[in-house]
Amino acid sequence: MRDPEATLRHHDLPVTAQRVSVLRAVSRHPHATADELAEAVRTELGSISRQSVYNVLNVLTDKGILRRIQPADSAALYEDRIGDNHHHLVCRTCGKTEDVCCAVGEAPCLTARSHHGFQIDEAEVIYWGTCPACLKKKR
Amino acid sequence: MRDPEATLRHHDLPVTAQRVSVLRAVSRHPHATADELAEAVRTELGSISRQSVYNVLNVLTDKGILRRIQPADSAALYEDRIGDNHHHLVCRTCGKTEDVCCAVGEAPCLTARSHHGFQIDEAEVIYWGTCPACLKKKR
DNA sequence: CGGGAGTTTTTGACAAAGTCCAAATCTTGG
DNA sequence: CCAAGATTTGGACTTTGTCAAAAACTCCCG
Repeated sequence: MRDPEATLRHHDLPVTAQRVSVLRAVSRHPHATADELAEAVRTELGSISRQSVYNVLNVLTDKGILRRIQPADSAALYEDRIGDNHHHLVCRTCGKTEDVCCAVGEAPCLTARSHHGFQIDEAEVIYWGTCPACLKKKR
Repeated sequence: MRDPEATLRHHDLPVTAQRVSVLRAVSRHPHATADELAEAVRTELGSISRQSVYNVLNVLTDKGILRRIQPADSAALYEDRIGDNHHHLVCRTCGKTEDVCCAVGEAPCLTARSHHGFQIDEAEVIYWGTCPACLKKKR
C-alpha cells in the first residue's frame, strides 16, 4: 500500500486516523486477524475500539481495497495484495499462511465442469499442508 | 451411506442411536450444518443434545467417514460423499451449495507453483457465484 | 443372560469472533 | 469556522463451537 491517505481519498472515504493506521497495519502484517491488527494499531495510535477495527476492515473490504480470506478453523485474515487473484497455502498445524501465484491466470482461474446454472465469479483455492517448521518438529 | 451400523462397526466405533441417526441425517441432507442435522435427528429420535451432535460429527470426520467443509461466512457443513476429492460451488447470496467434479483428478489435484517448502496434502477449491434462483430474483 | 469396564451422552458453563445499536466525536465542504 | 453527515466508541448480544463432570449406555466375557 503506497499511500493509505491517497487510497482512501481515491475511494471517497473520509480520512481518519483509525483507517490510515489499519491500512498500514495490514500492509506490514499480511494475513493478520482483526485482533492482531487491532494490537498493531494500538502500538501506533494508543487505542482503537474493537468495533472500529471491524468497521474499517469491512468498509475497506467492500470497496475492494483489502481482501479477506477465511480458512477453516481460523478467524478472518486480511491482506493488501489484491487484483492478482493469487491463492493461499496454509499450515494445518500452526496456521502459517503464504501467498501462492494463481495456478491458471485470470479470475475465475478454474472452470467448474458442471456449474449447475450458477454464475461463477471466483475460484478460491486453499492448499493445505504442513509448513517447514512444523515438518521439522514432527520428526 | 449404505448401512450406518455396518459403517460404524467397520471403524470399531460403538453403535449408538445418535450416531446412526446423524449418519442418516447427513446422507439425506448433504451440506447441512450441525444445527440442521440436530433438527433432522430430533424428528427421528425425539431428542439429541447439541454436544452429542458435535461429538458424533467430530468423531466421524476424524475417522474419515464424513467430510467437513467450511465456506466463509457459514457454519461448517457436512457431507457423506468422501474419497473422490470433489469440490464445491457456493452461492454468495443464499449459501446454496453444490458438488462439482474435481477439476484435475486425484488429490492434491492442483500443484502450487511455489510451495515455500510446505508439504501439501490437499487443494481445496470453492467456486463462488450466484445460483439460478438468486440470479432470477436480482433482475 | 448378567456384570463391569470403558465409551458416549447429557447438561451447563464458557470462549472466540462478529454484529447491532445509540451516543459521542470527528471530517469535510462551503 | 460551522453545520451536516459519517465514523468511532462502548456495551449488550448472537452464533458456533468447546470443556468438564456426572449419568447412561454399549459391548465383551464368563
